[in-house]
Amino acid sequence: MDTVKRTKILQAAIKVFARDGFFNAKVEEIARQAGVATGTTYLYFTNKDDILISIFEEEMVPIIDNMKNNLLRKKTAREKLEAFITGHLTMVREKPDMAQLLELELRQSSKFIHGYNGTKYKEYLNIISEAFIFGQSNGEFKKEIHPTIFKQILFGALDQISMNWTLSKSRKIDLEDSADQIIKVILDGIAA
Amino acid sequence: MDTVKRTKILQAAIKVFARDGFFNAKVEEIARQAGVATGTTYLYFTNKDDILISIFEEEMVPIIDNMKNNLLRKKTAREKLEAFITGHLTMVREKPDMAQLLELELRQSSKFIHGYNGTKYKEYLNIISEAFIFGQSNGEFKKEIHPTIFKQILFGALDQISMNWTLSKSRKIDLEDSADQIIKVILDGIAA
DNA sequence: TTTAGTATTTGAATGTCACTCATAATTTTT
DNA sequence: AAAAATTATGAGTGACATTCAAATACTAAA
Repeated sequence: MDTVKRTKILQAAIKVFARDGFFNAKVEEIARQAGVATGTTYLYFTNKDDILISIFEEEMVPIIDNMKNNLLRKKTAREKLEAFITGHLTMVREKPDMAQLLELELRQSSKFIHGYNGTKYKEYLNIISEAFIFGQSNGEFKKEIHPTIFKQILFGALDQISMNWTLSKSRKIDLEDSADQIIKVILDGIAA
Repeated sequence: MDTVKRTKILQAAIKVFARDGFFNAKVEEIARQAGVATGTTYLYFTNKDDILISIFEEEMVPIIDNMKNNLLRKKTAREKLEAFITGHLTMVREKPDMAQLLELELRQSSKFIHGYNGTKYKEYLNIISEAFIFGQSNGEFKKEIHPTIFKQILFGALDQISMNWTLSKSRKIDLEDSADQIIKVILDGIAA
C-alpha cells in the first residue's frame, strides 16, 4: 500500500469535489489530477463514496485534536461549550472548501447517510457531551437534561447555521454574531 | 397537463423512494408502478430530482397548514413553540416513510442542496420565527435574539434529533422525551 | 361518421459515468 | 538476470437517466 499515492488521490479528490460537487465529480478527473490511471483509484478506495468518507475521516483528525486541546484549556463547562461553538464556526469560516465538503457533499453520499457508523463523527459529537457531563457534575448545568440529547441539539443548531452560511452566496451573515446568539439561546434560554 | 396522471406518478414515486431510497430508485420502476411508460414521467417532471422536490413541495402543504392551525390555538408564544416542537416530532413518529423522504432522501438530491430555493421549506421555518417574534413583542422572550437565527437553531436541533431517530433501526429513543428536553434547553437554557 | 389536425404517450436508442479486469509495467526475490 | 510477486493501466462492460422519432389517442370541423 503506497500511502504517498493514496494521499495524492485524496488531495486531488478534495479539489475536485469542492469544485464540482460530489455528484458531478468524475473519478476519471480525480485520477487525472492525481496523476494516476482511473483504475488505480480503485486499488486504494473501494468506490467513489469511500473516497469521500476517507476524506472526512482523515480531515476530522486534526479538527478533533484542535478542538479537544482548546477545551482542555478552559476551566468551566460553560467556557468549554462557548469554545466549541466559536471554534466550530471559525473553522467553517476559515476553511470554507472543507466545510462545504463536510456539510454538503458528504450528505449526498448514500453510503454515508445510511450504513456509515462514522467513528470520527461520533468522536466530534462526544466532545460536546463530555463537556456537558462535566458541567452537570460540577453543578453548572441542569441534571435532568440527557447529554446524548443535548449534544444533538447543540450540534444540530450549529450545523444548520453553518450550512446556511456555506450555501449563501453573499455570506453577509456574521458568524461571530451567530456564535453569540447560539451561546445565549442554548446556555441561558430565550425566556425574558 | 393531466393532473391525475401527474399525481399517480408522484404517489408511485413516494412508494419507490421510501422503499429503495432516492439513489437506488429507478425512474423505470416509478413509471411501471404508476402504470405509464418511462418517457411519460419526463412529460410531467424535468428529471428525477424534480420528482423528489415536487413530492416535498406538495407534501409540505398539509403539514404546514396543520402546524399553523395548531399554533393559532395556543395563546402564549411559549405554548406555540412547544406545540411546534411536539408537532414536528409527532409527525416524524407517525409518518416515518414521509419523514425519511424529507429528512434523508431529499438531501441526497444535488439539485435540492444547491440551487433549490424552496418556498415550502422557508415557509415551515418561518412558522418558528413568527411565533418567536410574537413572543418578543409581548415580552415573553429576550429582545436581543435575532428571529432568523433562532429559527435555524430550533429547526437544526429538531432536525438532528429527528434524523437520528429515523436512522436508528431500533427506534428505542422516546421522541416524547426528546421533545421535553428540547423545550427545556431552548426555552429555559441549560444553566442550573 | 369520416377525416384532418392536435396533443399525448410510448419504449427503443443514446450518452454518461462508475466500476472491472485482462494485460503490461515495475519491483522484489532467488 | 531470470522468475515471481506486486502494482498500475485504460479499454471495455453494465446500469441507468434522459431523449425523441414514431405511434396512439383525442378533438372537432365537414
